[in-house]
Amino acid sequence: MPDDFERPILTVDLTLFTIKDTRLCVALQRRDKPPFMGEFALIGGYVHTDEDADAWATATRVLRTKAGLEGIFLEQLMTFSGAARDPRGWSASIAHYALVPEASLAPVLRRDIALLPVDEVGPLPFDHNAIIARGVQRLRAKGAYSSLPAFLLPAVFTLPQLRDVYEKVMGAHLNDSAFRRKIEELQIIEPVKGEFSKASARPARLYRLRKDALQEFDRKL
Amino acid sequence: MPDDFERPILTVDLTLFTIKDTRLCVALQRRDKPPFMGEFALIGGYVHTDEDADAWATATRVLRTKAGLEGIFLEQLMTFSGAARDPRGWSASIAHYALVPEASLAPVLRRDIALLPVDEVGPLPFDHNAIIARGVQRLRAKGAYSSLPAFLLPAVFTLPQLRDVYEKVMGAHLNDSAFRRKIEELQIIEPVKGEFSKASARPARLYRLRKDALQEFDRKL
DNA sequence: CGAATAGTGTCTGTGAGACAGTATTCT
DNA sequence: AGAATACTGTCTCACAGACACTATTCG
Repeated sequence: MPDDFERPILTVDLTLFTIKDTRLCVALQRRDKPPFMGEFALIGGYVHTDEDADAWATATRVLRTKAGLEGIFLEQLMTFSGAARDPRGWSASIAHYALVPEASLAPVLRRDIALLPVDEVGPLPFDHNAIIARGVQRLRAKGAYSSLPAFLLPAVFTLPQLRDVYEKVMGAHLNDSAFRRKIEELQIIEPVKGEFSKASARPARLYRLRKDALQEFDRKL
Repeated sequence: MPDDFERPILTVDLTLFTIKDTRLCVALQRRDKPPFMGEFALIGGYVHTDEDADAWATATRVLRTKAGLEGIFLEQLMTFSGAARDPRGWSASIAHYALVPEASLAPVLRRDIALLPVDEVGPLPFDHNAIIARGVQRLRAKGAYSSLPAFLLPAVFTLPQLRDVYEKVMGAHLNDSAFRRKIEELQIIEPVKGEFSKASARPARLYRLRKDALQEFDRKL
């Protein structure tokens, strides 16, 4: 199809969330190419039409090659587009968000990646501040009625840890006994043999998610 | 930036919903260009990088020029992409969904547009069936905790009409008195002077939305 | 033993479903 | 008057928050 207008640039940007020092953080990477070379921005890259089957493939490839991460939670957020958002011309960025436990991130933190609390991110290139804001909004909203926040924890965790991460994500205090009741009824998690002695006065039972995939609930937590 | 791969095709596709004969329907338009010329598909078009400020501008332009509609509810759904979804090559479609009252649609139904109940849509070109499925899913989910379904009604409507449209969208029966209580408490609507005699045994009060924009609630309806 | 954190039991208020009952119009 | 639809009032049950209480470990 010969078009009478130039085809746009198509990229994928990733909002990679983790909990660090009890705060919700986003990963930023120093850009190694113009424009904005050397500045911190979201991890992202071009869609390679010759090798990526679709935008999901682009996202996982970028996550693997630029952050050394694989098999973590990843979902499409929304697409940011326009003539003005990128000095190279009309562009669209299919933004995704990813969740990773801090422990999985430690080994790859050499690659010019910094973790910043989401409420302390300064001005970024492109419309990356808007993308992060949307990512946080989605995370908060979806966290209230799904197992989303659990993907910020390691595979095995305690109930207090799970409650903590829900509180971090939702930015609200959760009633302890009510939280336990609901988690119990919703059958999101199952116990693991063994106890958890370190890190608290009384050892806590260990659990894991019953399903690998995201689960959504009817009611709110 | 000279890339070593071809830039993708970028389009916008619209899932235009309305209620017709008490059923949730989607608008399909006969394609006037290849590929799939002459077949019914979602209303859509290329992003014109020389005239559209962003994808939202593309969506409103397509809605105006191909369906003759302006000022109706429109929101981005998600982006469908890949090498295989379009015979012209690697493409991305920024899918949107729009809601329109049937009355507003009547004058523009000459333009090769058909309305099909969402559960009776046959196989469509590209991945348009998947796009519609996603649109319906979003509409149902968001309808449960927002004023979304009201955008399928004319500006002035009765409470029974509002309840009906919520039931259509959510595909579930709603308790009448509970619905009225919640709508009342949420202050979504305000009464309009005048009565509604036609169309029911006892005239019903008329209401309009208190805000033009979409409102989200904490609880479900 | 006391501090600290994990986990349980119980009371109470609120909101939603069910449904009966009242109001208004038409034939 | 009776049918049909709009609207209102009330009962009850379930669930979420509050909070007191018990349990287990450590120093």
